[in-house]
Amino acid sequence: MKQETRKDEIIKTAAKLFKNKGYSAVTMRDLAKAMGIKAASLYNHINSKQEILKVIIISLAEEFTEGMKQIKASQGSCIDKLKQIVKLHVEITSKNTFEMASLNNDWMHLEEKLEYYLQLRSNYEDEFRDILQEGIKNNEIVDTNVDITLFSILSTLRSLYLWIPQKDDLNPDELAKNLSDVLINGINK
Amino acid sequence: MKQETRKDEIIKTAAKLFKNKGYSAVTMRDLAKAMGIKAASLYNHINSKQEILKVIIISLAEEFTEGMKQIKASQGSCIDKLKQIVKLHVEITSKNTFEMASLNNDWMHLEEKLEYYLQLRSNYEDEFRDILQEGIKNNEIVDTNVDITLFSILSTLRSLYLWIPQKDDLNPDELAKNLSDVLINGINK
DNA sequence: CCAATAAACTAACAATTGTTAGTTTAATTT
DNA sequence: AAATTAAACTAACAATTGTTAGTTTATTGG
Repeated sequence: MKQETRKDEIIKTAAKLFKNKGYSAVTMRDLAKAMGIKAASLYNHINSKQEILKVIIISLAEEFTEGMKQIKASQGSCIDKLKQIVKLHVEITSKNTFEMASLNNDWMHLEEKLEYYLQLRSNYEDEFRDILQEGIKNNEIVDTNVDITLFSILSTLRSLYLWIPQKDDLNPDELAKNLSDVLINGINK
Repeated sequence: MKQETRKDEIIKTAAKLFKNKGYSAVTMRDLAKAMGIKAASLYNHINSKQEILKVIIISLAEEFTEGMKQIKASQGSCIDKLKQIVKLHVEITSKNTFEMASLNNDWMHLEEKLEYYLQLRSNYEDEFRDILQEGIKNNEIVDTNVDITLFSILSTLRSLYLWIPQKDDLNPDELAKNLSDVLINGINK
């Protein structure tokens, strides 16, 4: 476990502020105040405001990409892979609630890395859709509109960052299990 | 049908810009350029940037509140009420995709009206939860964690604004039906 | 103890922000 | 034709923005 640098602290603090007000509404002076230093001092550690956003978003996006790659390579049924995806989201989100807010809401303010980010996201969605589609082919998953299903599940998973911090008593494994239940089996009795 | 004033046009255009970049990142000069006029001219029609956001968000929030009131007063099973809620979201979102983005992402920049908005939202969630809870009591709905269920359904409904504009061929009634299906019955075969 | 490094500081910059004041132009009403 | 109104304009403001330059202070390794 690498020890945390000052730069890491700044990025973590920035993510916290970004979650509350969004990237654009947070000034370098806000960030400096939250760190207990002056704005100019931030630049001993980071190159620009942009860079902070880039680090937050891209590292998370790559973590999801890597997770999906593992799941795709795994054996097991499609329903099983789906459960793994839910678990992936719950785990990453539990450890990065603030950062997930930026991933969801501030990605459009990426500049040079915007295209790369969109590529990662698009690929992720494609692989997710493939899993659902194979599930339908295998008669594991009911044959409704795939895009609606994908949209619905992804919406829930992407909103986890809003919900997890409210329940700090929460066991990630249990949440993943309950969530998979609701998403896969619905609520009908 | 009241005819559209210049103020309405400005607000509609603002909502469009807010959806793409968020409230804070859109300047009055951006908005003016999109309207084909100079920034100062906007102030012949509106009082402040704040006011634009307030109009967009509060009117929508009140529309949801009114819709929920109707549903609550209606007869029928809880599953039926749930379907009505889905329909309510699909209908409002179809007609207000840009505005829904602000409702979801820019509410924290409300100032005087922030508290009022939070009150409306909190009441809405409470009434939604009540319906789910009664469904469980009546054996209509499976007895899992109510909060997870509420969170999951609401996440999907709140994300509709991202999804609906992509599918402009879309029939709102059909989407509502398909979506109810996925949310209520899940995807398991 | 000295040198080097890390990390803070003050002061300032050029650009951009929301907004106001006062004026001009075009359309509508009297 | 004159008067009123709606809606644009130019010019400017005070505050805030991200960032740079140059300097001081504290900590660490030789």
